[in-house]
Amino acid sequence: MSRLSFREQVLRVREDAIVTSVNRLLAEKGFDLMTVDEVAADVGIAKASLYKHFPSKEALAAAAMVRVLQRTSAIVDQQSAIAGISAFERLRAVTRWALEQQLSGEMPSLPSQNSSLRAELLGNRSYLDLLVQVSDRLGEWIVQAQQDGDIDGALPPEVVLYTVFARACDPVPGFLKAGGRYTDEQIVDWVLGTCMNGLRGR
Amino acid sequence: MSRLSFREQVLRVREDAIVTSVNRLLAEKGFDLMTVDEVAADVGIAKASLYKHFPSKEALAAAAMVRVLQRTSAIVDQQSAIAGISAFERLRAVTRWALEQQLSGEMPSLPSQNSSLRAELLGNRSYLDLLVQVSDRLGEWIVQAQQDGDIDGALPPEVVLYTVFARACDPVPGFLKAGGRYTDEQIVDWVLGTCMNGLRGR
DNA sequence: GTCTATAGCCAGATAGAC
DNA sequence: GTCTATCTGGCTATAGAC
Repeated sequence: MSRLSFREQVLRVREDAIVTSVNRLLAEKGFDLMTVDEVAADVGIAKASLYKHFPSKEALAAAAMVRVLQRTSAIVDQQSAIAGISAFERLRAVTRWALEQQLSGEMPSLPSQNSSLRAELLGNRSYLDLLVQVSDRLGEWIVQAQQDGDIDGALPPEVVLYTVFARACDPVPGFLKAGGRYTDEQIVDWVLGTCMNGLRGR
Repeated sequence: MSRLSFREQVLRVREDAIVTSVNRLLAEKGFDLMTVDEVAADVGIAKASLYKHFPSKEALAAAAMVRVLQRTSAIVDQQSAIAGISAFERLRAVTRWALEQQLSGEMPSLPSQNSSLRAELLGNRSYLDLLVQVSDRLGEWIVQAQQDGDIDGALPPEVVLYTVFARACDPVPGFLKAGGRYTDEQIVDWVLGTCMNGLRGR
């Protein structure tokens, strides 16, 4: 790890605070309804200062996605390090984490239709590398789980991967939470259960 | 059925064309990225004329949602009329229809966070009545399917209902279709299968 | 009811002093 | 790098002639 000058450390901390705000606002309101003014106000700096750190609203969103993927990658590492559990159980654990993140308002979700946003993400090396890395590692677990008979072997691994990814932006947990009748733990258990059971064959 | 004057018929046809355009654009780009100018251009009339029919962009979206619910209600009727099939099979058929609608670009999806849109929908009697009607009828099937042992009895019916509704805006079919490697029928079968299997107990 | 033209507003982005 | 003040474009909605 390289030494950073004091100035660089301050910069890091500030940008980290910005990404934290963006992350929360993206989870709360989504990309289109989030305004750069709000982000600036939330961080406590002027909008023009924000633009010294990130060149566009899209870049802010991309930074938030990169951080989420970094955290996801860390969770994947963590599950890989646990001995004596099946690939299916590892996959379940990562999916559970994603659902918990979403319920606690820390999972940003972006509209897949926005083209300027797509362009930004497709031009972001860090984002693409992390996405491929996480996808590959989850893909290995999926194939293994199919060999173990825990996931329906007739499903293309791609379908399983997307199904798991989609839990991170599933509207069901949010609706159930809004109803106020169930605990977060119940919600996670039900949604996770229906998801993972659906992947097993019959 | 009441006789309509010629003028009223022309009005109906025009408004129907408007709703058709809105429906397609909502499915394609979502509410925030859809502009009223686009809708007017797509219908082939001036924007000001559009505002003579519908008082706001939100009202346009609400009209599209009302039509979708009317069609859903018709599908529910149709399934109710079929003799000799289980409640679970009826529920599966309606869910399949929703997935097919989505894949063919005819299922509008609205952001649940937009507050002005929420207000419009909550103030729309037709929308609310249809939503309750459809929910109640699906709810009966769900309870029946649980009694039949086809759906896990430990799941609150509300969870099952939301899970089924959520398939109408699931991003997975769109991603698989964008990949271009599978037919629409395969995609529907896989997504429907993982969804319905997930609702069964173990 | 349809059009052209425009008002009014809001949000993303920037200029320029410090 | 931070600020205040401002520019700019695009979008919803409306005025007013026909």
